[in-house]
Order: sequence, then C-alpha cells, then structure tokens
Amino acid sequence: MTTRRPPRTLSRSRQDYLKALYVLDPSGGAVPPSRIAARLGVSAPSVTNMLQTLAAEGLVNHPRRAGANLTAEGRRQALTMVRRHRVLETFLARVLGLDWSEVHEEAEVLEHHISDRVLDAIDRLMSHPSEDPHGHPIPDGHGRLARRALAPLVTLPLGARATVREIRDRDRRRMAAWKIAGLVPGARVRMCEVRALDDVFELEVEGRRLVTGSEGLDGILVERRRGSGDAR
Amino acid sequence: MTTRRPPRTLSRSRQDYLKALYVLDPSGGAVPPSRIAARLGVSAPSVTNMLQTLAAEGLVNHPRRAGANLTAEGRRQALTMVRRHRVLETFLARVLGLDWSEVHEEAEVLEHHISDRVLDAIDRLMSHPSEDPHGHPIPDGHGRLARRALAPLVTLPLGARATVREIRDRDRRRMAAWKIAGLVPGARVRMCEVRALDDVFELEVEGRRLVTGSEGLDGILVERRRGSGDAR
DNA sequence: CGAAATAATTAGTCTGGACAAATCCGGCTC
DNA sequence: GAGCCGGATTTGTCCAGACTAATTATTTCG
Repeated sequence: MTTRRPPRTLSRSRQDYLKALYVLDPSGGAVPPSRIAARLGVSAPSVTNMLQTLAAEGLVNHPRRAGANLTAEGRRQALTMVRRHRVLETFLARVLGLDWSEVHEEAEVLEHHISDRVLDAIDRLMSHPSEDPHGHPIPDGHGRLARRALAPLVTLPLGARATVREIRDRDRRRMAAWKIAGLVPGARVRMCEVRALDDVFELEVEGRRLVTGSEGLDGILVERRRGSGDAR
Repeated sequence: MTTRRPPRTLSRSRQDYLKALYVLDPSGGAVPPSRIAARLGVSAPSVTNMLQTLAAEGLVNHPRRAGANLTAEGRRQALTMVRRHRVLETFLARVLGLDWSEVHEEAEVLEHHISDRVLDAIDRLMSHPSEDPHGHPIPDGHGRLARRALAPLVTLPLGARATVREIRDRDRRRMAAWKIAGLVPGARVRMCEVRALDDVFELEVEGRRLVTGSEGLDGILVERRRGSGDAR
C-alpha cells in the first residue's frame, strides 16, 4: 500500500493495462478485472496484482472488489497510447500499404517501442491525420479527442439511412468479411428489414443487399443520415 | 550444459548479444567477454551467463576462457539483425527525415520489434536500398553481404585520394562534427600531410582543409581512388 | 435465509535476465 | 618457480511480471 510515484517511463505491461482500461470503458466507469484479463490474455491474479501496483502509483483507482478505473494521470497516459496506436495504424495502411485488417496487430507491438520523435515524424509525413483506417478519431498530442455521436449499426431503425464511421479492429476474420461486403468507413447503408425474433437484419450497403445476424454486425458504428424518415 | 534448441523466436537480449558478437568481429574471430560487456553496457558476469546459454542453444561457440564467436546459425541470426538495423536507419533518414546522427539509437530499439512483414514493406517502399545512411552495406534477406575493400582513413598514405564510404555510427557527437566537416559517405578526400609524431593529420575534404588528430578520424573507412600516385 | 455459483484476492512459484562479491586461472615479472 | 594482476567465471540475489492453487467476498436463486 506504499504510494510511490510511477516510474518516469512506463513498462510495456503497464501501458497495456492502462490502454485496456481506457478502451474497455472510454467514459471512465469501473472495469471488472475479468474483462481486463480476457482482453490482455492474462490470468485474473495477474490483473489484480498489476492493478494494485498501478493504484499505488496513482495511475488507477482500485477499490477492493469493485473493478478499476483510470485516474486523470492514468487517462492521460492511456490516451497517448491510443494516439500512438492509431497514428501507427494509419501509417502502416497509408504509407506502407498494409491491409486494413492486419495493421492492428502490428501497431499493438510498435506502439510501445516507438519514440516520440519518430511518432511525430510519421504524423507529420501524413499531415496529421484525424482518423485511423478503421475510422477511429486520433487524439491530439495532449490527449484531446474529437467526440462524435455514433450508434451501433444494429440499432439503426427500419428504413433509416446512415454512414459507416467506425469498425472495431480486433477480429481479423470478421473485418475481412466486412470489407468484402463493403462495410468500410464511409460506406452508406440503409436498414431494409429487421426480423428481431430471428435476429436477422437485411440492409443495403452502397446499393447491394446484405442479410446477416446481429452477431455479424457487432462492432460497426454508424452516423445517422438525416433527411430520410424512419418509415418504409 | 544441457544442449537445447534455441527458442523459435529469440529474446531481445539474445538478439543483442548475437549482433554484438557480429559487429565486434565480422570476420568471426573470438571476441572477449569484456568487449561485449562494454558494448552492451552490462556486467561481465551477465555476459558469461548469456554466452553459456547461447552456447547451449548452438548459437555461439564458447570455449572456457577463450572468448566466443558465432556458429553458422548464430551468424545467420546476427545478420538478420544487422539487416533490420540498417534498413530501419535508412528508412528513418530517407523517409522520415530524421538526422543522420540520430537514426542509430532509434533503429537500435525498433530492430527488435518490427515484424518481417513491416520490414519488407519499408524495404519495398525504398526500392531495396543497398546502403544505410552511414554507408554500410545492407545484407539481403538471406544474410548475404556485399564485400568491399575499405581502409581506415588514417591509413591513407600521403598524397593519396579516396572516397569516404562508411562512418561508424555509435558516437553522436563525433558524427555531428564529421558532418560539419563534410566527412560523409561519398565525400572525396586527399591526405595532404601526416605528422605521425604529433599525431596530426592534414587533409582536404571536398576542397576544404581539415586538420585533426587520429582520434578524430577513427571510424571513417575510405575506398582508395586510383590514378593519383602516393607522392605529393 | 442459506447454498451455490461466480468473481476477486492472497500466497507461493517460476522464468528471464540482470547484478555484486568472491573465486579462479593464465601469463608476465622478478 | 613464486607472486601478482586482470579478465573470466561461479555463486547467490534481485526484480518484473507472469502463473496455479487456495481463499474469500458477492450475487443469485431455490
């Protein structure tokens, strides 16, 4: 329970935990250890351990048996990791021509090892992009993030039109499928039919018909396009 | 003394030791532990330890109290590290515009963390460069290295002309000085005067006069230009 | 309410890779 | 040949960060 200052440079492991805490709940709510364990692929005791360390360092709050969330400082650190990750993904896709669906894993490693100097250089090279290849906004150097009002595609009401904005980037297989179906950032979609009981959704993606279960759409966020009523 | 196979993927530390062994004697002679310790900034016992591990894994030969050198497999691994390092340096300088004198440290970290896929992509982006920014040749994907007959600048006989080919890249301060003096890969030089007793060398670098001690030239390799006799 | 089921925490280990202190060996000097 | 010196090695620790097994707290449900 000693409360020491965090080391001037965070270990890779710490960075991972902080980032996980952020992405598992960007709004800063308490995240249960089990979810962190699942995301990072470590055991539950490892999570408890590290959370205690991070708490002693003032990077997270961790009341006993009540999950954890980031302190202001922890959030700052997490956001710089998010920035690094997204800048790198953009770079890997735009400059090196890697595929949309494979940049995530590469960035996941590099984000821990690239210096600020190199990060700034690639950011400059791309003229400070504001979105990564999956459509996520890139925080600026001070951890400020453009906020947007997006909704999960599955919640789109019958007949409504929308534009795809963000794609969750953790499952390669699903991402490949989406790409084939045309579900990429910027694509225009319309919800044509919802059979809630069967969990079947029928929609139009850039004019083409797509029929799928909700499972197959989970992780796609859209921005509603006004001017088209719900009906029909 | 158990002889187990090396892990399919070498730890960062192993990679460092192998590369050090290679650069400290590219021709494959025995390197004393003390030199490795100095280069990697670790203690002597750590070196002995790791050499024993690497020997058990068949990556180095390490007869007792007789230094160590790379096995064929160790050398292969070392050369892929050298390749990574040099490709990265080239990329950092040419594409990201970092300075000649600062790319080394960055590459030193990244070489351990970049995937083959990304390495190939940046190599392709630059159309497979054959030399890094300091003039060192870049091994190909199979560890083959263009051999060149270079001599230390200080051994250049009086009156002889030569072209600078390689610059050792470990000392930032000296590299900055060389850059200012015009001693960069490709520069043409002529040895004008040697006062061996005082350890003073006077030379012409791209037409400009430079006076310095041998200390200040250590680490510059040149290719002799024929057609200019030794005398005056 | 009490008993299971579930989730979190504690306790104790392991592994990689470093270190300092102590010891050992080979070669040079006298 | 005896002694000494410096580099190499052995020995015993430490640290971060993971793990398993055992324990405890919380939630849910009969």
